[in-house]
Amino acid sequence: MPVAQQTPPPATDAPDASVRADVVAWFDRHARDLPWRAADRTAWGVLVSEVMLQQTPVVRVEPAWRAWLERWPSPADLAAAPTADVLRAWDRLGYPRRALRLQECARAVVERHGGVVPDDETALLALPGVGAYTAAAVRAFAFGRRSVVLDTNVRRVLARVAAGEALPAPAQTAAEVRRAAAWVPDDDAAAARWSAASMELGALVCTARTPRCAACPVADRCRWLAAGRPADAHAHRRRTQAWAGTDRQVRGRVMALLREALAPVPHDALAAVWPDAAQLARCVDALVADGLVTRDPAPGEDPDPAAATYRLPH
DNA sequence: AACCCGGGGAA
DNA sequence: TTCCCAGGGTT
Repeated sequence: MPVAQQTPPPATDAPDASVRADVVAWFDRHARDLPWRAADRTAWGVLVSEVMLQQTPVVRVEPAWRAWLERWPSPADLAAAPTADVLRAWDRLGYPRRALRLQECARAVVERHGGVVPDDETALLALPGVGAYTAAAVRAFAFGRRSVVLDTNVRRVLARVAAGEALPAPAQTAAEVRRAAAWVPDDDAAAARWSAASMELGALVCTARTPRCAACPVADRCRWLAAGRPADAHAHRRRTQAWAGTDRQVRGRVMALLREALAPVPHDALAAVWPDAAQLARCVDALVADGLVTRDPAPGEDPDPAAATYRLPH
């Protein structure tokens, strides 16, 4: 595996066709055999995978995705499901609002597009839970169309290979999007392959913590490696998200309790999952406002909170 | 632009 | 313990 520099890296972050070709060739040999990449995949299956993968690692998504698609193969199937079933099937993938939006998305696909996932960028972006990344990913991976797929992996690969930086900026910049767009080939099929390949390289080789440069097909043309792998320039601006004691932990415990509850849960029983009554009440109210929890009677109908029960929405 | 939103596994 | 993960929506 060549690590030493053989040819001078480009002076700019302009696209390098030889890098693209070698990354794609590497992908052809090393791509993971993921179910949403199978020949018999559906556009809906791809969309479901992208929503699940928005903030959950591949290894945890794969079994959940298989079970999900077996249970609800089409948008119409998910659209017709009880929301409580959807939230229980989402289980511990995290960020359960994604599950809610995925069902809203399924209903929008049924109502707006006759149950068929659209391939139009504007139509995709209008779907609940679908942002710039997911719309681009569905266009590329489900329909083989050219789009600028810019996720955390592609951002890191381009930051290193093209810009010589250890990691991309904490927040995506407009300049980064322009650079990524310049790297995407004009041809639809070639563009889709580059998107999948650059993402996979970031996931398997050009990883955040301990990159495997010795296994990288373009190590000899990487500006970051050529510069001696300088440290992350924006390290001082990154702050880690706290977890213990946060509302996110409280919300997770409430949702876990309600997923397993066989009957509506009285407020007193809910209190067992968190000692701070004020924080718990605030989080439960937020979950109700988010549509993840249903309060009976509905908020405002009965001012006595001690009489209320909580459950997953139907 | 900043902030909020879960959960698990690897380093 | 800390860090990372195929982001999106709201303010």
